[in-house]
Amino acid sequence: MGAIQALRGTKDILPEEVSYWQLIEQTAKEILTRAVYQEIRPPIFEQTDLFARGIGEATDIVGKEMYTFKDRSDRSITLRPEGTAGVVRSFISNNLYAQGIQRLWYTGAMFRYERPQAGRQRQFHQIGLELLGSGSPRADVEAIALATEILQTLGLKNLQLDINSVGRGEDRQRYREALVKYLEPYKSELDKDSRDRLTRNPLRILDSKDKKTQEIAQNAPKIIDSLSDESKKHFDTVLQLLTDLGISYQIDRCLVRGLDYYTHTAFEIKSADLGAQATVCGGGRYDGLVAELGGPDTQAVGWAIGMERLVLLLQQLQSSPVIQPDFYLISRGKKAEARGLVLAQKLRSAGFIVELDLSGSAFGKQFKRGDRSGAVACLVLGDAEAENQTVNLKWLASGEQQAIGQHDLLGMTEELKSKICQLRN
RNA sequence: GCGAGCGUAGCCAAGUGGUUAAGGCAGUGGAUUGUGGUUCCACCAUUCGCGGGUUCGAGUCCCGUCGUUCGCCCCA
Repeated sequence: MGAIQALRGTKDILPEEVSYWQLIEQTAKEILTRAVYQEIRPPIFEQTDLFARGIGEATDIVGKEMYTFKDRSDRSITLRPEGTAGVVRSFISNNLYAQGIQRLWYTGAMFRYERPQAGRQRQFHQIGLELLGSGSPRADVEAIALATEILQTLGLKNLQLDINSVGRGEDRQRYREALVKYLEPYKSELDKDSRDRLTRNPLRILDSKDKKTQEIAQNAPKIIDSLSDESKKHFDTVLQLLTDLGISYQIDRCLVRGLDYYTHTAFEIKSADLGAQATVCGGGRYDGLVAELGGPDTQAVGWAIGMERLVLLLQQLQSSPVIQPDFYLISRGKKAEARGLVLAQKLRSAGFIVELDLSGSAFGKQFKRGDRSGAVACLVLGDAEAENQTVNLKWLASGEQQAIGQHDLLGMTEELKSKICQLRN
């Protein structure tokens, strides 16, 4: 058959699932707005070079996961694999730095060519936050606190905040040398991927899940020892402020994130209720990125939350809210059906949720559907009602019904609302 | 990119090489041509993701392909 399937790693988010997405978006927006963050919407594709320079040529994302193609004018274009680079580019392009500290958030689709798995797709979605223009540890903590608040407000449990400091560029360089020097003699004992990383991206070896490599990494020099006093102080202050806020954390000396731009603070929030892809939120400080991309020296922090993973967790927690109408409008006969449509529209304008039965089938069938719809009451319009301008209002729970003038019904909205509200509880 | 499992209706599924592809939920129509929540009846897969092969015979075995799940890798 010729039916077209959705591409691998993409999926349709159907109405039942959309309600979770809306809940997340709404919650995040409220919380971020209270902290005076504003939404920004950069394009979904950019020059390939932006990501290559921003994320780092040596990273897996740039090396093998980007959706890159030539457009009709032979420009190299890439679908954004993450949100930060685009926001930073926009920050520079629009001279936003001239207006002081920028508190920004975004949401939307990201694209990475990876093998799909639970909580991982090729088109996936993030909500992200970027706080540009402050190097204060309070900025790090504000960002982390907001992520935590969003996740908590959504009711998530079993979360853990892992945090580490990867220092500044110079610290990292120094550490990188020390690490390579330590690992070099063990080269033959490392797993294959780690051997490859030794020259390309040695810090990531610390993350390896290979048992032997982990053993070796155990005694490797720690990044903390390569940190400058200033970096150490920054990290200690961040930890202190987290404690002041009552946010618990776990220091993870091996936490090294896969994007090159991180400096100082790096953190991840993981859930125990997901599979292998357990990180719900990841982020950190990126003091060098704005300058790297051609902007003025600007210190910044940010994070991104994975929407799909959050939806997965929310689905474990609560069933999807279903829209239940206040009124289910039943009509039969040409005149009544026409009148019913008008009445439904008027009731909706008055703030009621009204489902209109379009079937034209027998009253009995329409009532059955009305009952299943979860409506509080049915409104019945037949030939008789159409003739004398009334409507039959039947409360489904009690079965009692009364004939009301169509005009009168619209005049008693407050009364109806409070009755519906009362019957719902 | 690598390894393993899975793929029967909108959903949950039975089916283990023998010909009419169980059953349940949902849906539609009727019993009930103006009154629901129970019940009863009928309808709802010329076909088992797709393509090819083995066989007298394939949903069942083989190969390929697509999708999916779990893990590696990576990350949100």
